[in-house]
Amino acid sequence: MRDTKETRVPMVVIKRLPKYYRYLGELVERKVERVSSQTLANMMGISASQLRQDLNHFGEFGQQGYGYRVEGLYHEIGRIIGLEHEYSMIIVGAGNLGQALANYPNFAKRGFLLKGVFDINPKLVGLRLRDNEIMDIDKLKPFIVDKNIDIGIITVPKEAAQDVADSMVEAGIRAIWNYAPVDIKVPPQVFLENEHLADRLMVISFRLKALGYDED
Amino acid sequence: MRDTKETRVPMVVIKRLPKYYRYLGELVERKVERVSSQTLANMMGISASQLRQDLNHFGEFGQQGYGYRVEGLYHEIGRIIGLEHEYSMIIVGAGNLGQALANYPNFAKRGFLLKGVFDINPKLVGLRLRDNEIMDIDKLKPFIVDKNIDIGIITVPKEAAQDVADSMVEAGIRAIWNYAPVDIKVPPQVFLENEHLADRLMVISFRLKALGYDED
DNA sequence: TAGATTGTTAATCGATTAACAATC
DNA sequence: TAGATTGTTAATCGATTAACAATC
Repeated sequence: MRDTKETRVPMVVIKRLPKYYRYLGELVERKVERVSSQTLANMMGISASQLRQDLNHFGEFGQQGYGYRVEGLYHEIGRIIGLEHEYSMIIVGAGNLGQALANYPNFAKRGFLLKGVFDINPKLVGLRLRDNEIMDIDKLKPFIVDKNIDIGIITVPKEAAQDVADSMVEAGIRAIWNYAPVDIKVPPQVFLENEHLADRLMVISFRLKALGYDED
Repeated sequence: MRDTKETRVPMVVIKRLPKYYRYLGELVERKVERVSSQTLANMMGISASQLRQDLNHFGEFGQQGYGYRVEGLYHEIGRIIGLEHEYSMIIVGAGNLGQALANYPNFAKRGFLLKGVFDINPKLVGLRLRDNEIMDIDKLKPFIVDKNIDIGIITVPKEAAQDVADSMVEAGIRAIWNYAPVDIKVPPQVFLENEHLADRLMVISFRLKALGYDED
């Protein structure tokens, strides 16, 4: 029962965890008490087999003949994702996108706390952004070290992205979420997520003009 | 030569096309003339086999013993993605994220033209956002019909997202890019991309606390 | 020509689906 | 108890990697 094996979880499974969490959260809100793999999988547009196979990477959460207790499974998935931790974040680049992310309410709700915002532009330095004053980029490295920042979000132009990433890495950041439209390079111990917004539009473009393609 | 087969291209291949385009664009800028599958694959962190296999879905672009002409391949990939077309877009939801996307410069550069921005908040309606005046949401459907809008971006709160999507679909939109943190439902002829920002952070969370995992 | 590198077929690996005994 | 549904093993499907003949 709930043995938490978790050895070698494929990335493709990890990426589905937030989706499970989202749908279970919806059921919790609707005060649904139990759900079968079949029902939940139908809601999500996946197969019941896949759902049970996925959960199987982490332990046994259900009950034969009954299904899963919604509330219980919701919290288990949250725990597996690591949402009982709090993580500290910074944003480098206080342009439109940086400001939008700084004001995005769903991050704090999940325990991702914004601790600072940085920019190179002296006109922006000193301005307030919600709870944060925009700081000069030369304060970046000591800030990461002092405050023990976990996650760095990069929203600077692509020319500056690699330098910013390098500073973050030198200061000991643990993960980087990059919005600049280049693939930055980081050492293997730093976890990197690239968010290339224009790439998504290009997939849409391909599909809009496409003659033959597979479903997602 | 350049036969453009393109029958049943797997989604996983389509998603790699923008990355090829990005790296080839970089080589074009650096005035590199030729590149082998081996060299390009190394730059991108994939295998040469995969690169050649991917290109093979679309035709023959290289030359034995020589490799690929950078400029030519760059334009071929652009053509495959569909970047010679122009697409018209609208944004619904003029909050922080909607404004940031409206001001994002890389979209227009690739032929994705923002034609209008909508919001339900009367305080925002009438304000200018770059070249666009924010319109009332009740103008949404006729606007899509009249201007023949291809792509709708949703940046409204999650409670409103499905309604907005329904209106877009009724007006005949072809693709939806959803930033609200719910999975909206659309009929199969409408192409849907969900961008759940918090989901990415949860993957980071899992990885930060994870004991064992696979590489991406 | 000889060397390099493609396009493509075959082999391997991994992920999804099917099936079913175990059991609540 | 009988019916439902899990956890898990086996079968299938699809994607990646390896290998190599074709050829520039």
